[in-house]
Amino acid sequence: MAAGRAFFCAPSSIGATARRLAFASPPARPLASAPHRRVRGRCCASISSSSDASAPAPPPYVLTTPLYYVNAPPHMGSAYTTIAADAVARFQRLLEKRVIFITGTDEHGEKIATSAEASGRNPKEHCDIISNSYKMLWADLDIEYDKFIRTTDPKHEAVVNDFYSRVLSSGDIYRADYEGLYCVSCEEYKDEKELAENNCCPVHLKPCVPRKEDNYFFALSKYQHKLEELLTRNPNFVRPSHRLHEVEGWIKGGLRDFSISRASVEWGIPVPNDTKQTIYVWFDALLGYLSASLDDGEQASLQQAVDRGWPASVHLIGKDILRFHAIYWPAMLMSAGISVPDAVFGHGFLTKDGMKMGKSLGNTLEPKDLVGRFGADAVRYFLREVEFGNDGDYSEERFINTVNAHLANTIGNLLNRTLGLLKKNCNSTLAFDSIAAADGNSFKNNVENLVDKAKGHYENLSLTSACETVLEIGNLGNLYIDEQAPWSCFKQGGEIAEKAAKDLVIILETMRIIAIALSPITPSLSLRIYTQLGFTEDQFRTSRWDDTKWGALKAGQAMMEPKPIFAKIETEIEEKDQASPKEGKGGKKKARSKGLVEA
RNA sequence: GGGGUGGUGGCGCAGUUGGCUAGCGCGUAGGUCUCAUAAUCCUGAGGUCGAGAGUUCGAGCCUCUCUCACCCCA
Repeated sequence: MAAGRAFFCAPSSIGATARRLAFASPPARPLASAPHRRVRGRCCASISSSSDASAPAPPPYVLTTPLYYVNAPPHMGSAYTTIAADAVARFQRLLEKRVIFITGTDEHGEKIATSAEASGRNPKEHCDIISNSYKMLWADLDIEYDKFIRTTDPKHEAVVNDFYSRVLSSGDIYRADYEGLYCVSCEEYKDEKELAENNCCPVHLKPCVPRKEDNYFFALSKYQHKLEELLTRNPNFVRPSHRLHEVEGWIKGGLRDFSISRASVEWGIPVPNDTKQTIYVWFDALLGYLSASLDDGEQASLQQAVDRGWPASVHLIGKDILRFHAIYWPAMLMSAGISVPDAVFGHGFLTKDGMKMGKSLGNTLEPKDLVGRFGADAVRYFLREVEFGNDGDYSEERFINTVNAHLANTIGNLLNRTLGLLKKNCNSTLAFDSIAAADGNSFKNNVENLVDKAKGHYENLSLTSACETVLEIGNLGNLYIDEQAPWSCFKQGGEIAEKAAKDLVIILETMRIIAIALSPITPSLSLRIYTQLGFTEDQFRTSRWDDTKWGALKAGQAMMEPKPIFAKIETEIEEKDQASPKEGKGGKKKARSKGLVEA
C-alpha cells in the first residue's frame, strides 16, 4: 500500500498540484508584500451602496488550493492553481460573499528532512525559506489569500490531533504490519509491477529499498457505500463533470485501507499515544483546510475550526491528487463526523510547446521568471488560454500574442484613444452623466448583457469564457467608436459634436465596467483603468459586481492624463553570436514587457 | 496490464439532449479609418472534425475496432 506523499514528488508533471498539500507561516515579508487585501470599506464607494452591517453573517465562501509541498520552490503548476483560486476568490468578494481563501505549505516528511540536511539546515529553517518563497511569489502575482497555513504551525498540530482522536474513536484506525519496497523520495511503498528495472522508482529512477514497519491504517474500505451515495446525491461534488467518471471508477473498483503513519519518519506530527510514529500526509496536510481558518494564538481545536469556516465551498486541485480529495478526504471527514466539502474541482495539467514539462527535459516554466518579465496581469491572463479544468499548453509566442492583442490592443488602446479624444475636445472632463449619454442607446444594453454572461461564467468557474466575454465588450466598444467616429464629429460642432461628447462618455463608462468585470483576472490592470477614469484606489477596492451596472460616471468627472495602461510585450530578435548551427535560425527571440505604465 | 480523458482549419481551443452553409482566439492575406500603444474596423484564405467500419433520413456529437497523446492505479 503505497499511499503517499508520493504524488508530490513527481517533478515531471507540472500539474498545478501540490505535491502534498501543505501550508506554512513563514517569516513575514517586508511590509509592502503583505498579501492581505485591504478591508473592504464602505465609505468612499460613491458608486456603490453599502450593505447592512447588522445582518447575520452568511456562511463564508471557503476555497482552497492544495498545501504545496516544500520540497521545492513553487512551479508553474502551483502558480496556475493559485491564480485561478485567486480569481475565483476575487469574484466572490465582488459578489459580497465573505470569502476565506486558503493556501499554504505542507512541510512534513522524510524528504523535507533529507533536503534540509543536504543544504545544511534544520528542517524548520528549510521550511521557512521555501514556504516564504511561496508567499513572495503569491505577492508578486497579486494573490490575495486570506489564510496561509503551514503544517508546522502549532494550531495545525492541535487540529490534527483532534481529528485523529475523533477518527480513532470512530473505530476507523487500526494497526498493521506493512512490508514492501519503499521509495524514499516518494515517501511511499511501490507495487513491484510499477517499478522500473532494478526495482527503481519510475518517478525518481532510484532503487527502492525493502522496508517493513507497522503502521496505523485508516479503514477507507468501510466508506465505499457512503462515498457512492455521496456522488449519487451530489454529482457536482467532483468537477468538471468528466472527472466524476474517474472517481466513480475508483470507488467501483474497490477501496483499500491506507496507511496514515510512518514509523521511520521523524519530521512530522507524532501519532497521539505513539510517539514512535508520525502522521503521514493525508491525516496531516489535508487538515490544513480546517486549521487554516483559526487565528494564531487562539485556543486551537478542531471544533473551533469547523465553526469558523466549514465546509469548504470548493477545493481547487490538480487532477493528480483528485483521488485523495474526492475519496480519502470525504471518507475521513465522515469518520470524524464532519461535513464534506461542497465540491472538488480538479483542473488539468500544462505542457510547454506541447511537451511535458520537467526538470529532466529542462523545459520547466518558472512562474517567478514569467512575472518578472511580463508582470502579474499578463501571467494571470494565461487563464484565458486554457479552459479551466482541461489540460492546456503554454507557448510563449502565442501567449504574448494573445496578451498583447487583448490587454494592450483591445482594452488598453480603447481607453487610450478615448481619453485622448476627451482631452483634445472636452478638456478631459465628462460633459454628461453616463446614464444621460446612453439614454435610448442600445449599446448600453449590449454591454449589460455581456456583463451578465460573464458573471455566469465566473460562477461556473469558466474563467476562460469569462475573459472572452469581457473582451467582447471591448470589441464592442472599439466597433462603436469606429462607427460613431467622434473625431470627425467634433470637427462639425453643434449637436453633432455634442453627440460625440456623449459617445466618449459611453465608451469610458464601458471601460469602467470592463475594469470591474475583469478585475478578478487582472486586478492591477483594472486598478489602472479606474485610476485613469478619475477614481481613487479606494473607490476601486470597494467596488462590487453590482457596480458593473451602467451609470457610475457622472458629468464633471475629470479623467487623468491618458497613458497606456498595459505596455505591449515586445519581442526582440536577439543577436546570438553562437547561433545554433542546428537550428539555423541565427537568433533567438526574447520577449519582455517594457514595464507597466503607472496610472 | 487495468481505469480515465483527449486527438476539430498554421497554433491553441468551443462545439448542450445527433440535423440550418462546423464556430472562437491568435497568426496570416488584402482593404479601410486616422482618435489611439503601426492600435481599430471590414473582407478573405485556410478544417469535413485521428483511422476504419456500423447505426440513422441525417453524426464532429451514438456503437465497435484500431491508433496516438496525456493522467491515475491505493
